[in-house]
Amino acid sequence: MPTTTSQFLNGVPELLVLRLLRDREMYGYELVEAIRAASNDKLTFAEGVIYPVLHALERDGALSTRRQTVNGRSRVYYSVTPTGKDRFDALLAHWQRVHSTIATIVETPRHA
Amino acid sequence: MPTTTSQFLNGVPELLVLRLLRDREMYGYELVEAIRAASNDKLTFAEGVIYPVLHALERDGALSTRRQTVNGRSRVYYSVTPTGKDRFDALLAHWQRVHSTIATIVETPRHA
DNA sequence: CATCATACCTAGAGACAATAGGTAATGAAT
DNA sequence: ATTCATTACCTATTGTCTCTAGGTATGATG
Repeated sequence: MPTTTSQFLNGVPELLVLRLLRDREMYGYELVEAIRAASNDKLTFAEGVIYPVLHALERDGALSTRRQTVNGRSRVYYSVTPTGKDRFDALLAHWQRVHSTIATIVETPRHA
Repeated sequence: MPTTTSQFLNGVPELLVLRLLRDREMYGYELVEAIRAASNDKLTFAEGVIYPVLHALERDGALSTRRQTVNGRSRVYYSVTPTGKDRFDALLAHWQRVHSTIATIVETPRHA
């Protein structure tokens, strides 16, 4: 039985994919560049990371697809379904809870 | 060649271990309880997670050990070395950079 | 005397991400 | 013409961690 998101982190590629696609549909290759750009090159997820995430999210009904050929090159556009929106909200809430817990521990001086 | 910390997260058990030991030396079993307590039961890392982390950090020179027997039970006390302090600083900085990058992306509305 | 709490430990599985490929078309450069 | 870079898709394998599930042993409690 899968644990979904280990105990806390991981699922960051998924979080970013859902976040960016929430604003507008994109195709995989575009997303890879978009994440790099949105993070000012601080985060780079190669295609080998992003494509499997897209496929998994589509399989789970979080994303829907639309195929289009542009300049002889075929693109697969992904957009977020209602299920996907819920999934994003849950992921984000989880991420924020975990982060604040860790931040508190790290910043709190211990007794004695 | 090992990547140390994937690209961003993971290494949270390590981060917390170093953080708590920075304040005072502790033995493994104690640490497990301390993390649970410090997080108000929101985070639990079982012994099977913590012990391997301790061993790896010791192997890397980030922790030093001291053995002591109390009430017939033998304890291994860990404390942070200068190397360990550096490692914690680096881990924390990395964690914070990544988090702020992700937070920015998540919170930033995209153009059109 | 059995059970629980303390205290140590490791092996194996499972979940990701990361690397390293591979296909194919277009367009620019030589 | 042909090579190379870019666009655009894809998957299989590896690697790194976390997690579960055990196992040992002592001391305290009922």
